[in-house]
Amino acid sequence: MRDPLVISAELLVWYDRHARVLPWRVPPGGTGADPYRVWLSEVMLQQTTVAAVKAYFERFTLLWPTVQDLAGAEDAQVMAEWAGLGYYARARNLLACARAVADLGGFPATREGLAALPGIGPYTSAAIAAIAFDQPETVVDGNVERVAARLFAVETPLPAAKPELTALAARLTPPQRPGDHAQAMMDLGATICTPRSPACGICPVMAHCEARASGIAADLPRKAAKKPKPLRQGTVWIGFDAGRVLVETRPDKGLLGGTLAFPSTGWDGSALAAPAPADWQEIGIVRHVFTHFALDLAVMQGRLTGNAERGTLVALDDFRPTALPGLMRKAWSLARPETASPATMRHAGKPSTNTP
DNA sequence: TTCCGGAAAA
DNA sequence: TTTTCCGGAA
Repeated sequence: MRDPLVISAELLVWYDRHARVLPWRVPPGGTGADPYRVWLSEVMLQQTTVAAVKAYFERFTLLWPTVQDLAGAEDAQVMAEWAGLGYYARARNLLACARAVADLGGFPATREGLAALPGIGPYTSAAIAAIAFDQPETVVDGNVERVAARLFAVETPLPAAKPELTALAARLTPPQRPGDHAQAMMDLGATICTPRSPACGICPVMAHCEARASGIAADLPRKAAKKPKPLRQGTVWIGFDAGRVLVETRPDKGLLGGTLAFPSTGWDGSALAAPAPADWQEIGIVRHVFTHFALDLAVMQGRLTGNAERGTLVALDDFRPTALPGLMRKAWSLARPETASPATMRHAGKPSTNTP
């Protein structure tokens, strides 16, 4: 690396003109970014695109303008508002973190202090420290890894290359405007130094890029071979009873932890029984892909003929499919509440209420 | 269909 | 250190 300060200076000149305008951002050169908004946006942006986050960010900040407001929210409402964003452990950690920050009287202003909070790891702690508190921390996300791998032609495959890329990115971090530098690196990666077909011709630091000089920019960063995903199967039951539908809240730990769901089997063929007696009929199969496996889920629909052993019946008028994670929304899209077998098919004398 | 992307638990 | 956690875009 010839002169890191020249590279960062040229990057900041570009950022001053081309910074993305985002709801949680202060313009280039600005100060006073709200740590709450920076934190909330960064947690939402973990493993999630800017486009997907925008609407959720607006909704959360409308409902809960301050971290104290969020700390006082009901768990179920936060989970319902997060539904559809994925990686639901983030939502549970978000609430735990808000309550910890409220107890502390505000956000810690250092990377170390921030990293001690739930859901805040190396990336998010550095990002909040740099962007909200102007600390000279190095922020390394997927964009920064890619930019550094190309600028310095790092051939080591990820994730083994991570420490090397972090060290190179640290040398690039300037003592002045570290927050803008971090956001400039990420904007460069998101808009120009993209994973496929990078726009090297308009890159503000192309003169310094070793990968471009060797013609291998689009091939970096290299990645370790990924292992194939197994296909698993399971069954989900959507039960109706007198204008109500049977749902449950999944256990906090594990897949889709803490989300609203229809009762289902485990995902490895574990032979769990139906949650209630009913005239179950298969109405289709939905396929859903998780990080490390794909799932074919058989969807059963039926009208209850007895008490449910799992779940709670909620009125269809109060049932909001948007509170479901993607997998359960797919299953729900197959259901036909109005054509579920009519009440006249039910056993006479069976109670229509039940308590789990 | 493949690729992309942070934190926590194991 | 490896594995477990989703949904959107290319």
